[in-house]
Amino acid sequence: MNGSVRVNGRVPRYHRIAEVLRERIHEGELRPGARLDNQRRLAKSFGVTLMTLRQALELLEREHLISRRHGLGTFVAAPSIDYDILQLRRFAGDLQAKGEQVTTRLVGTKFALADHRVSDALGLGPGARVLVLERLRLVDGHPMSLQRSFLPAPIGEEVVRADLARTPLHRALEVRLGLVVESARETVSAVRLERSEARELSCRTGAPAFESERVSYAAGGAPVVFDRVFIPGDRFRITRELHYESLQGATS
Amino acid sequence: MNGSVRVNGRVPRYHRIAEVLRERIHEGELRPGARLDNQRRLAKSFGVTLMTLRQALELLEREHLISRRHGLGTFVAAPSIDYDILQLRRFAGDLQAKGEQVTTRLVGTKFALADHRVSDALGLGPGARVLVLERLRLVDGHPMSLQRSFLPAPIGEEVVRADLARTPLHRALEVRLGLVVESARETVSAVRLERSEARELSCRTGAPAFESERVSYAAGGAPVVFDRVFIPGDRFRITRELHYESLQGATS
DNA sequence: GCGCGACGGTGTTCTAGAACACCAAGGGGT
DNA sequence: ACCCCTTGGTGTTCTAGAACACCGTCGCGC
Repeated sequence: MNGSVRVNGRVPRYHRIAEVLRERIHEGELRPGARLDNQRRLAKSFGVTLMTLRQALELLEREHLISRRHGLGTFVAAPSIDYDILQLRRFAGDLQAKGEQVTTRLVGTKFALADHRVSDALGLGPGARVLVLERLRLVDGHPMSLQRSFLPAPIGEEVVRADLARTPLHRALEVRLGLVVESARETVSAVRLERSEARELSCRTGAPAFESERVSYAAGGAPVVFDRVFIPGDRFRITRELHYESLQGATS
Repeated sequence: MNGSVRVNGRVPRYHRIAEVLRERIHEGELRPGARLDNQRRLAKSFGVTLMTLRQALELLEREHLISRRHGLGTFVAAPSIDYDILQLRRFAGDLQAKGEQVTTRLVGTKFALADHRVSDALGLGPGARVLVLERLRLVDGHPMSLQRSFLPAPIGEEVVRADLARTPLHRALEVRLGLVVESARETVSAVRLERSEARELSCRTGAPAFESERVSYAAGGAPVVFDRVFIPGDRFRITRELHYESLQGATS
């Protein structure tokens, strides 16, 4: 979430200020709906100019942590809520461009220790070993999305024997292990690209992007793979073609 | 797209500057990938301070029209490309919250003249009459999305006889006209809320939001309804549950 | 031939202050 | 009772300039 890793170690003042305010909000010192002190006083209390303070607020507003209202004040935003969208399928990572050449490049495969998010999602203990697959989707040779897939080590060891540069992952899972993905859970959010992802996607560090995190489950309900996909927000608009073979509880 | 309608008619300098640059880009005077003049010179040429110019660039960067690179320059971004996402279904407007109460409020129905986008989408002549349905989706009583549906007048006149406050639109279409939506095309983008939408959704004017525009087609391929849905970007994250009854050409 | 450090160009952060725009509420006039 | 308009508080826009950080490249030294 922090986004900008500085090479020089020097963090702009307004980032630090934003960090402090962020903490006050998360710690509950400032409750949702509460009004912050006014900008001039805040600026003075941080020993900084109004303009500088405003840059900090700008950051927080973009993160939807606060909401500024001309003539009224600055307020802590309502907490985030997750909403389900009915009947949505494969959002990211599985893209098809109109008429253009879509290719997948296997950037790398390695075994590593799972971080919290990954091991939670896969139902593994903390620090479990996982196979990490990094793939780049290219459209017309231009990078379009970066997909990192994490598989539990036992599954990974079998899968990695396949020629993953040529074989789609789901195919390798099916052929080698008889695993068919039956359901999945995905979370889509907007993030800023870190240095490493930005480099792969040839974007600026900190560029806005969609991040899709997906856990896929096999028939028995066992988690098979955790995917994290980044799609730079620039130069992309999303259009979709929908076909309703059977439209169930539609509220439209 | 302009976003902020000023009551006072006074438009901030940096908005005007952004507008000028926007035009230069759209007119092709500045081609994608081209480097803009440097900030100091641009500022001078607009007779404005560096800080002010930067605010204009900030706007353009958020619109993904330009890309600033520290130490390198400011560049015109690559043109937007539409990408299809395979197998995606009902994104917006058809939402389901975990455990919370989802209700729909019919805000209003009226006949009006279609704007360009609407008449194009529905394959009508310019300035054709359409029925406009405005509905608000509420979660736990809090507004979550605003949906405006546009139907060609002939269809609208039939549909409007139903008790739309209680009957889902797709139901009215099926019962009264035998129309079943078979396919649709949807475009999702990020926009800033205009005054009217913001008011309905009780957000700030200019707040960031998803905008989903969808054309739905009946079995014969005739366009039936054009939907435009706004979902404020704040306090929402999207999670999805997927079930693959038959997974076809998956590239994963 | 190769590495590395200085340099020029470019974006970024920050100051100190002034003037303006927006909003809610209170006070006065009708 | 009602409406308007003034007033105080708050966010917003803008100035003029200084110092800093990042990037590619060129040239020096090995």
